[in-house]
Amino acid sequence: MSPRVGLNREAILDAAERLADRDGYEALTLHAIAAAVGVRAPSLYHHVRGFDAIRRGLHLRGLAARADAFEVASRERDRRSLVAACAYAQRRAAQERPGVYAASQPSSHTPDTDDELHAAGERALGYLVTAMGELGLVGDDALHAVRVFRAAVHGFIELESLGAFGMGIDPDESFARLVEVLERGLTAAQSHAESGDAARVER
Amino acid sequence: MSPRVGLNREAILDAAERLADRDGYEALTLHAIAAAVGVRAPSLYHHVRGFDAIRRGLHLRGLAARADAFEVASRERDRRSLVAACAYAQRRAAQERPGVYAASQPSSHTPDTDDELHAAGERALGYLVTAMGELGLVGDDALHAVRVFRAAVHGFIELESLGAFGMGIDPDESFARLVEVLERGLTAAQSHAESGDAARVER
DNA sequence: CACGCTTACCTAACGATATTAGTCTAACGC
DNA sequence: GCGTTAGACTAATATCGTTAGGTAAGCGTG
Repeated sequence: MSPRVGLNREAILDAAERLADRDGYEALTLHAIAAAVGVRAPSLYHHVRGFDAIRRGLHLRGLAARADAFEVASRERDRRSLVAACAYAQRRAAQERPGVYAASQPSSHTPDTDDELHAAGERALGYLVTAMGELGLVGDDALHAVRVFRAAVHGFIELESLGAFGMGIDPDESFARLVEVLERGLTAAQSHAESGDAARVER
Repeated sequence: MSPRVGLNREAILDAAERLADRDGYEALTLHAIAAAVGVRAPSLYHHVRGFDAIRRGLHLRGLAARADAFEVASRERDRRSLVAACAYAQRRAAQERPGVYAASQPSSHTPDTDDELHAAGERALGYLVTAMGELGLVGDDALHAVRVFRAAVHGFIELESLGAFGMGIDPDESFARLVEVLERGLTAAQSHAESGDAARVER
């Protein structure tokens, strides 16, 4: 069955996503991906530059998935604030596709200058900035608030998935409290907008 | 210079900490540690069970360091709330010893049943529960609040260290906002303490 | 229809990784 | 002073990612 298996970059990334979701993004390996698509590891290099390129592909897909989740959450939110809708959407996405979510975070292999990656992240960020606007936050206030949101939601997802929370009390309830803390804490946060400039360029 | 270098477990962990702080916890390697203590990699096995044991040792030290940081922060806090003092203490510890901080988080190699590890984590947790008490949170409310705190503070530290924030606005200011969001958001959080039981056992 | 070229697979091999086995020597206890 | 042994070494294995080189299928062109 050797030659002409009909492989391509998309199929490789699909398999990598499936493996990452099943066995964990950390455990992802070139050999495993190759085996999943019915080929030997070196053959993947005809379609992909290397393991880093696969990681980058998954990173891109993960960012796009988060932006998509924010987009439908912002459109279909019922009653809830945009902030709450986005928070729940991000956690749901992480639960449904843990490997893709893990890949969506930068890591030590991620270069800091990658325009495509940056753009994908920026798209997701846009929905968060809009959500902050609903709370009355604009300019730098909104950008600080987005950082607070990202830190809290990502931190929760990560600690939960690492089993750092232990058992005993309901994590869903904890997350609900986190969302309320964000809403309440961010809403009143105009106190020290000591700078009047509307918005600097970076998130 | 071969035999009798005067090696022991503590010296190995010290070197591992130094390397993790300098090059990143992810980049830590047995060979690097061995070279740092002036020995070949297999020789480390006479003092340590293996790489996992080194990771566990660093994990333990990282948890102890955080508990220590919480302890002095709680004792020396001036004006600030205990919550704010602990938050700033954790971030400072992470900035001063990034490798030790990274090791303090559980990872895929961390077994979920390790009494010593659990006890070390519990000590740090104690200070946070006390801090929540200052905000009027007890029982399950305090435990949920501790999760919110850990998620937000750890999430911020991680995103910042990964360079996920980009430049443009001051991260110190963002962290100050995060602390205020925690204080404000958690203080009013008695709304739905629908359960009256004081405290279940798990964090 | 045949020939050749490109493409996509393969095996072999390399350097790094953690780890195990086996050797050798120096230092400590009697 | 001498034997035992702890503590170092080299050699070797399995699993990583990666590169080089070989082989054959399928397509295009004469």
